[in-house]
Amino acid sequence: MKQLSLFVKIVPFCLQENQLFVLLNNNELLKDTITQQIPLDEIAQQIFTTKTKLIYAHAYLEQLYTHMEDDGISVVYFLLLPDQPTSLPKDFSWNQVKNLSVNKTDSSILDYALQRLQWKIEYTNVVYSLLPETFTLSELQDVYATILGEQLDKRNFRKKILSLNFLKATGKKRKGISRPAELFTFKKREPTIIKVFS
Amino acid sequence: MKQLSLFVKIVPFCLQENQLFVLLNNNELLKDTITQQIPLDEIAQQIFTTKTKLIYAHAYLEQLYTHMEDDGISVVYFLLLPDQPTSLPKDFSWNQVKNLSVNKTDSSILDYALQRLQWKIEYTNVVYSLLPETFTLSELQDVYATILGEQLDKRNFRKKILSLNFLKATGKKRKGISRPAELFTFKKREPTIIKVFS
DNA sequence: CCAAAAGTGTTGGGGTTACACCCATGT
DNA sequence: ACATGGGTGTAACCCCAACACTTTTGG
Repeated sequence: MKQLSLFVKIVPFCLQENQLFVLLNNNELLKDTITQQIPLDEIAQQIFTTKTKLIYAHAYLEQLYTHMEDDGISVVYFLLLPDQPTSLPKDFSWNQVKNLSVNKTDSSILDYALQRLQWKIEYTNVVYSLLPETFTLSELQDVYATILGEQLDKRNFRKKILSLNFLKATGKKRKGISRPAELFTFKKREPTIIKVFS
Repeated sequence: MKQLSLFVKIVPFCLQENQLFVLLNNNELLKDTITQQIPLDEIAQQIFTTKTKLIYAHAYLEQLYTHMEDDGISVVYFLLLPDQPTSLPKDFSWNQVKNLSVNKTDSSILDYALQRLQWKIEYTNVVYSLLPETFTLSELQDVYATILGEQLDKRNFRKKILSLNFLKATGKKRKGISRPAELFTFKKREPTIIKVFS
């Protein structure tokens, strides 16, 4: 029989204006063949960097699952990025996850990736990868609300997040149209298991 | 470069006398190459059945993760079985998970598989795959205690389990050395998400 | 002074934990 | 009658959810 091909497929997520976006290549998930015998995480990072020419310091990469597709086996990863870079190679575009029309395989991968992301932010600190260096508690709350797709109570959110003790107040303020907000950073930008919600 | 090989590796768990066992082949995890273009779950099932000649009605199979090994890429599964069959093909043996000496790769796979199993029984009903058709609540409690590696309070365990409403009393009793115990079955032997422990 | 978003406490209910004795059977 | 494991209830506590007003700034 014909030799099976082996791919890594990547679901790159980011947030912009309280909407979840995914990076697509020609309206499909980013995908490339595996050719080197190095850890799969490294292969996934290489493929992303090579194809998109984008470099991030604190992106979060996680393997989702592996499955048989029409043209071979794909090891699927999702990737969390802190912002939408302005310049992208040809054929790449950020797409709002809601109302997305992609092929059936990629669509079910996206559904699952979103579910895993929802689970993940509820018991780890990996949201750090979706946020800039400093941010306000309201911004952080918006990130959670966007990903979970539900409203969150401001007071309860603050109590919970601060009690988990993985944020650090900077003492600086974000000025805006209204009362300035305290700016926070993450104590550590490394994946840590921490029960965020019940 | 040389074409990478593709494997499925399986971690078959079962319980016997309140101890967790794993099935090994020549002191290594069961492993075989992927040759057909069918869903990976089916490949894993086929490999298990072909190699061990064992057939189960309600085994639970779940993909763990995929990683690069020395001789190629392995897609790793764990499998939950209801008992230790008496006759096994040559070179297969059940080994107690505690105090196991296997190679480093398999050892870390086993650690992770156990952790996933611990998580899994806390929010799903998949323990059904480790139990016979009928069982007492004490037996079920022993299964949880064994996998989680901790004692559980009898009254609280019963309240919790019964409130989840996935068991059905049969009305029959298990006779033994002492007072007969009510026998239960699972309403459904299909994976269902249900928060079992906090 | 008005608009806008930041920031802050309390209370009630639900769920979890801790805990000890009686019951049904076999020997 | 005794040994063995089966079976049962309650009280304290903690955590979570619900909820509204004051504060600080810019315009």
